Amino acid sequence: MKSVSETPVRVRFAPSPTGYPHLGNIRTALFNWLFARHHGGKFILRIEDTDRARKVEGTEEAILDSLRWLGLDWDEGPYFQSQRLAIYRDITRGLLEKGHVYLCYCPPQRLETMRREQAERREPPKYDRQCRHLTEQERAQLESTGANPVVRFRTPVEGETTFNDLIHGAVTFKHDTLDDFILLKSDGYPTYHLANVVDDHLMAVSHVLRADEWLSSVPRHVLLYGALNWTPPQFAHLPIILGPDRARLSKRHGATAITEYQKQGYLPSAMVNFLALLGWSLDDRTELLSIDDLIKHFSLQRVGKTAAIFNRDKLDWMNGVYLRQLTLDEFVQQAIPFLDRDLPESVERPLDRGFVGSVLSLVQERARTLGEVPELTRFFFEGELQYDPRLLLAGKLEAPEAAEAVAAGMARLLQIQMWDAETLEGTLRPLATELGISTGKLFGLLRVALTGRTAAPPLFQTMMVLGKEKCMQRLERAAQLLSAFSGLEA
RNA sequence: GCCCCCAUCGUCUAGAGGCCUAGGACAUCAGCCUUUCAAGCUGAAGAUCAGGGGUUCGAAUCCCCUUGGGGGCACCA
Repeated sequence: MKSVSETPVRVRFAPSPTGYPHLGNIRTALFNWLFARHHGGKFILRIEDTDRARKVEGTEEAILDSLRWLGLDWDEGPYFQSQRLAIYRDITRGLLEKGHVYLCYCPPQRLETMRREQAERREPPKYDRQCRHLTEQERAQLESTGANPVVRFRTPVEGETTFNDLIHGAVTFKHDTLDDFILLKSDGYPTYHLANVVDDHLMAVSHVLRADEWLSSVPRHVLLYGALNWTPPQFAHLPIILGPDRARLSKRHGATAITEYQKQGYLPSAMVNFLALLGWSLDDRTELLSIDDLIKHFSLQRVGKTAAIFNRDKLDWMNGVYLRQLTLDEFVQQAIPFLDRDLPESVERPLDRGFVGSVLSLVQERARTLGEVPELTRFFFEGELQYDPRLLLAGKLEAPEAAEAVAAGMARLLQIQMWDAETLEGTLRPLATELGISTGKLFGLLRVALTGRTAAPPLFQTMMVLGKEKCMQRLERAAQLLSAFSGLEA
């Protein structure tokens, strides 16, 4: 399982705090983490906070929370690029001395105009290199105006750059399709290209696993590595994850922040399993894999090239599978915060753990997310039920007939000593025969009376958990509702 | 507009020239089980492997073109 390569495996997850991490971001983190763990290497966390304007408050914490939630622990970091400005500046100075970069004084307005004109002429938008050939005099002149220059890379005009991507194979870009990109902004902060290359090198990153959208900036990075006389890491560009509309994942897709899934009651284990299968597969049949399985089997060779659409239905199914695999104790543990949060306010807190356990044992195999649990179990906790009385006749019984059945049931139930599922069934099943209605109809009627709905856990177990008192109250209430019906019809 | 990437059931995917009359999973439909709902089991439907040319005795698999989709081309990452 261990890699035999000379250099130790060191990978990083390098998000920017400009938005809340979504499925795609986290899938990238997961693949990096799995790769590191599989090879016994290091997983480094680096926050790329070099854009002061776009920084969004709270996103750094969200990134850490998301990783922690899924158990993607990091071995180093988080490093913050905003704290490493001196490093980028020093390196830029060295590049300047060697003539690999130059100072550019073009004001943003000029660049904008230039790009607009290029668009009109249907030319690719590229910096026209005006400052690349400045004479000493011109430079001094511009310098004296007090303008803060940016630093641009002197991209070779001719030739091409080819690199080998671990997933895509050889990829070639001609240099004349590139322009002189900016390394250092006028505010002294580095751009992604500079900071990324410098840090990956300084942090001895061996493999860069990141989303496909970066593929086209690799030639710039390779050129930079060359200018710095550094050996580039290995690159692997992962397929991106698309929304249901085939567009890139974005805010428009609703629950995009990964923490939303946590709030909706998905388990980290299910999330990890699901995410791992978005772009990676073990074979032609395995769907369910534990974290250990994933670490054991993960390999870049089995990462696909095609963008994947995130399929919520399958996530729901998988989460249900993981929910059912929990012991009852674990399920209770996981579900309680959701009950606390979403059960009606009228339900008294704190919830009785023993009672919650009995309730949850009846819905564990019925829930696909923990978020559904409160709604699934609400009637166990509530006092008087609110429901449409017509549901009582959903079994196609006439109102008088139904009223009679409920009354007979109550009379019978009053007499029994034990209140367990077996006794209840033994009491009520014969009653159906005596009343001359099918068990289905009788049980359906009682189900509505006791739960307020037509779909609920098995009747006798439900009654047992509900307890005799509550059951009798609800039957009484149903009887009243039914008599009101009969009155109407009369 | 230019550059790059990608292309197997609705969706996630298996497939690295003959094992493919293209396999699995989710979703869908039907049956079984059954007091309802789930779960479970069984089965069905669903892909002319984007289209067209090659290469080869043989192509989903290799090459080319077309089409489609995606990404990039910022003092954003």
